[in-house]
Amino acid sequence: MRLVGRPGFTVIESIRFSTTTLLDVSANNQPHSADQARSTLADVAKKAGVSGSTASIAFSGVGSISQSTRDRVLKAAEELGYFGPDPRARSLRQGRSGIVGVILEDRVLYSFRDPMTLAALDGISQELSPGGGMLLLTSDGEGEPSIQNAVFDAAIFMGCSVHLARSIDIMRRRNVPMVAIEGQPFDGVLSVALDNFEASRTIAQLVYDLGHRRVATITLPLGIRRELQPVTEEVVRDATTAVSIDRLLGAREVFSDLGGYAASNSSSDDGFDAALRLLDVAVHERPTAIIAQSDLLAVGALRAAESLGLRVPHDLTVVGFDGARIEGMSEYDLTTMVQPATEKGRAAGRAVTQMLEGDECNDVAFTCVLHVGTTSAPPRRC
Amino acid sequence: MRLVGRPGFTVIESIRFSTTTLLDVSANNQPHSADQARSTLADVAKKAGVSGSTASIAFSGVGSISQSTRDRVLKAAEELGYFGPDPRARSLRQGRSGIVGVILEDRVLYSFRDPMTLAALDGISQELSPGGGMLLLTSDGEGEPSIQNAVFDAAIFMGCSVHLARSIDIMRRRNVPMVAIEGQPFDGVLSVALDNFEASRTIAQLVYDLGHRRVATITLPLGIRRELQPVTEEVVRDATTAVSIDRLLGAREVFSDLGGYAASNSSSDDGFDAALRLLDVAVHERPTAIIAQSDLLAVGALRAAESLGLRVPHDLTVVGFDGARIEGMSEYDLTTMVQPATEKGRAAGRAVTQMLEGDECNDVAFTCVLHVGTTSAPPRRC
DNA sequence: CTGTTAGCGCTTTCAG
DNA sequence: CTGAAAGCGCTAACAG
Repeated sequence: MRLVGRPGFTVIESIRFSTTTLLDVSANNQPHSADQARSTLADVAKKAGVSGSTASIAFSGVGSISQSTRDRVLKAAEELGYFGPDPRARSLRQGRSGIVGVILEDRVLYSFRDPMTLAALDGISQELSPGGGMLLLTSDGEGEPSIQNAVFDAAIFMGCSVHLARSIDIMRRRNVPMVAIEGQPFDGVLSVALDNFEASRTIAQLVYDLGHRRVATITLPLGIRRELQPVTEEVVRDATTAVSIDRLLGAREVFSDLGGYAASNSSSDDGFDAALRLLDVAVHERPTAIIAQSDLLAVGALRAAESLGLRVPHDLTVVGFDGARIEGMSEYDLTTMVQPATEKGRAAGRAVTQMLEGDECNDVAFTCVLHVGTTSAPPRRC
Repeated sequence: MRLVGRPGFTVIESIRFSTTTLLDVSANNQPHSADQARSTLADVAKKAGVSGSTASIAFSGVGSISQSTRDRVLKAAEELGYFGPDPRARSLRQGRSGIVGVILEDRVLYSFRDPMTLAALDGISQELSPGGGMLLLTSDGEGEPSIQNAVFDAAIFMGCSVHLARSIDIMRRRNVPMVAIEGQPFDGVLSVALDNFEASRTIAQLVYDLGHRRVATITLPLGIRRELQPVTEEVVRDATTAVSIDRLLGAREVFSDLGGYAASNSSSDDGFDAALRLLDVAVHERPTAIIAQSDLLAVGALRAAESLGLRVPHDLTVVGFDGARIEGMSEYDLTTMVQPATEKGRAAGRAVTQMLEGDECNDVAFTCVLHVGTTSAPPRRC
């Protein structure tokens, strides 16, 4: 589906915002100005004629208080326009904010486009305590300080690589529980792992057993430079993304010198571009099978094959990784390794919750399951 | 693409976590226990032989300090294993946490499945100040307390309906800047709007002008009960979702008694289900056109048409809404209203940033652009 | 059941 | 350039 044209936009005059309202807001930004608008629990207590601690109890419900006193406090609060304790102060006092930091490897943009990441995020959110929220942070190298300054009680890394070492060190010293989903092993970071290496070997073995010998791969981004590039030994050596490396090395257990292209991202468009490079060559050089490191990449490869007039699996075998449900792929049933993406997130969410409660936690490892679809077949005899 | 089997999982013994480490963590959970591990800025200052304020400057960089003093402080910190100020304390003192709360209407799960929501989230994240994060919160009716207790400086509502009135009230009193993307108008909440009503009328008019008179709609969820249901007047009356209502009423400007089904979510599967109900009837009762309130729903309708052997646009016209790029739709070029989803997010992000800086802000309104594709045509003569 | 007392850990005037 | 003092707003012991 192609779309044309860019929608325009218009700024309209606000009819609901009085200037006064806006000035109030800005006045609030002058730190420590005499701000009459905001009243504190102490004010409420005074007005209700009780002590601060009693007023606190009236709101938090922790501890016992007579109905009449509570009513008096609540009434005073109402009159002062006070609506409950300031979360910032509470979090300092209690040493708890209720926030779990989720550190994304990529720009939010890319993470959101990856169905596996989304599934994991969904899993995490399912397991967080009801009042808790997920604070999305990115670790774009530059982002370290944001990790160090952000308010959260526990951290979940969506894949964590070496450049996070310092942040991890700091978190560890602060006794902040940490969980990494498919990250490199790190001391003090609980690991939620996937058998990327094994699974990749399994599916490569399937391709091998079908009889393919001229095989190429399309990998997930391998390093910091997210651009379409050939998988050279240099690139492999400098790679930082554990997942991509594991999947590559797993496949190389079967095809020892497996090469191909590293995609700039896990999207079908990037898979398309990479596949074109692999397929748009002389017939006798063209691979008879493509091992893609994600289903999105595989879908791109399928499209590229179509565009070159190649039929799958007759002329080309394509296998993926993930087991993503991809809209519009109804004509193909992709051969792939199905991973429990949501479960990974749930396990991570459960782990941080438990660790915050002081319980002990063990590492968790998930395994993928091979799904043989209709995109894989023996190579055609030439 | 169908997938079979559920991957298994295994719990393995941790080899990297010593029991000691885990006990440290749990020890930390006993509030106010003598926790020697965590040292404070005051400790560092004492050790370095400087005052707390000087130590603070050494870390924050605000204010002037001699190189030698700074080094001394940093060295002391290093020795104590102190790695920078506690964000919680800082946020209390400064009255700023750097966090922007994003309140999702739905479970995180559903929000993540909707491309328009994701685009908006991406837009927001682009505009937040570098160190800032997005705190994802859900407002599942029950979730009000979480909004009230969470730590954030500004709030962005992804559509906000009446049941948030109380939370909004509280935020307003706390002088927390608020922005609503496509929400109902609320006093003190800056609005980032989309011309849902107008746009919907526009595309309905297109359908009318093509000659269609037997037309049905598939709406986004209309109320709290997210289930496939006929669009009855009762349902419309009780509807809470502004976007769905606006789009429905816009279309009804053209087809005054437009009916159909309310989907349980914006997904192609839900669109499929709804479309089947509409299409799997006697020929003379079958609508000649379907107006879907989202592209995902429209895609489902296309699939349903296919499954019934109807050809689009020959036997059925399908129009959508959003202008989503949907993977695998290459065979169709959907007629739809293209909305600037990422821009909406950016506008919201920019607005909160400005408001936090004390600047004045106006409401913003975006407009959709009609894209005429290949899924719309005059009805076939019977 | 309620009040008193002490901070949570940090930053920010304001003097020196 | 550095130090002393004063809280940010709240909660949790511990007495009464």
